[in-house]
Amino acid sequence: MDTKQRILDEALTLFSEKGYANVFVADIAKRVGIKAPSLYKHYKNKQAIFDAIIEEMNRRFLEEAGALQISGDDAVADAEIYKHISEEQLITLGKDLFLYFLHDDYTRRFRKMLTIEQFHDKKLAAAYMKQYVDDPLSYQGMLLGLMASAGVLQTENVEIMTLHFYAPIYMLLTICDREPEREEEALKTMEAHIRQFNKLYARDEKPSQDNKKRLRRNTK
Amino acid sequence: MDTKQRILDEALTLFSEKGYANVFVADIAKRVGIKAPSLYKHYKNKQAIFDAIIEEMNRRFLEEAGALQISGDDAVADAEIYKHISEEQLITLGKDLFLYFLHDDYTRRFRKMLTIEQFHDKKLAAAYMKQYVDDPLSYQGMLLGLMASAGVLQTENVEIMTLHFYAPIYMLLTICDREPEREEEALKTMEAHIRQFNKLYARDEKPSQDNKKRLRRNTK
DNA sequence: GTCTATAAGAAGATAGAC
DNA sequence: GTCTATCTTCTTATAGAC
Repeated sequence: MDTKQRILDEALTLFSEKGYANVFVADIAKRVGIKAPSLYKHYKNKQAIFDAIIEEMNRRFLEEAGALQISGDDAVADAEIYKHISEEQLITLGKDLFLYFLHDDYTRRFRKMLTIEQFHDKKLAAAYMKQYVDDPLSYQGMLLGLMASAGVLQTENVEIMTLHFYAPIYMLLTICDREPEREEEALKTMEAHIRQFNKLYARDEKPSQDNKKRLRRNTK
Repeated sequence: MDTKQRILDEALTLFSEKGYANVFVADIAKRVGIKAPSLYKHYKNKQAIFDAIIEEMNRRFLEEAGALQISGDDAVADAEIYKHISEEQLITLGKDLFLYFLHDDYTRRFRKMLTIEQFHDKKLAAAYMKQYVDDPLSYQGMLLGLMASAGVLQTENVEIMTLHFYAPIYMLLTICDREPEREEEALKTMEAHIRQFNKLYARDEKPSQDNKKRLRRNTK
């Protein structure tokens, strides 16, 4: 990796651990293996390093969203798959999302940095919201919506069902960001959560009154 | 309010908006209406102000927990109440908790400050977790557990049911902390969430297979 | 591109008058 | 307890040699 990129990488690590103001240009330089003044040959000043990190983050987030959208479109095309999704697959879906968010090195450091810096700049708060709240809700809402259409899940309100699926995952994620030693416990809770979610929303063999209503409506 | 307390108050406001490192002693002094050097007659240094805030926070949190514990004990004594709790009361319970967390001036500023500073100090992360994750889960777990015992709600796993109740509230809270203009939307979502929660967990008139099992177990 | 030396300025903290 | 003046330290950033 070239020096210019290594500066971003080390700066991101430090910013995500201590916050922008508590990281000195000399700290970044030291980790890169150069002296502070050398760093100014690569970036105009400290703020420019931060800005470059945010730019890279936005680029990566966009790429990711694009990738999700594509598999999203595939999902629509292959809606058949979702008619027969099993509880185990639903658990895998949740766990994969969770572990990706938790362990992907970039996404983890970006998230921590955004968490620390969010109140300094409205744009950073917005970026956090989009990446960890609105986009996941929208993407998973689409998946769960497909399952509902396919009759695997049943609900009168896909939005709330999606909230019930994702909010516990989000909460467990913020727990692990703060106390990584609780990860194992969190994964177990996550699995229990999804099993329960599946039980609550899966189509009953014996439909209750509400379910009957819904089934009648669906057959129109 | 005396100067010593006003310093804490103004410092908390600033720390919660900009973070410790971005607030200068002169900023705090200015808001109090004195000059920076005068401030050193009240506190040894900047860190001492921060420490005093954390101390006050811990004191208030303990008081609160004590108060909750007392009403908790009352709740156990008056478990009868929870046998006949209505959906509207459940919504009120959730909304009240949410609006208290969101609007109580101290709790809001403490939470924002903890959010910003949590990665600087493990103790702050722990304080956040206790106040906004573990304690609410434990307190609400007790309430919902009572309702389950009373037969108003039914579940095989009170812990996960509590997660399903609280995680959406927690998520909506973090949304409103970052984007206060979404509060109205969040309150509507919250109400829909609790209605759905109630539908999912309320005892059916016609129990499903699982419910029959549970009812048999309960009559032992 | 990297270094040493150093300027420039910001922020925390103290001294001492009132 | 509050002020003005000032010290000290730390940090960013630049100058200029190699």
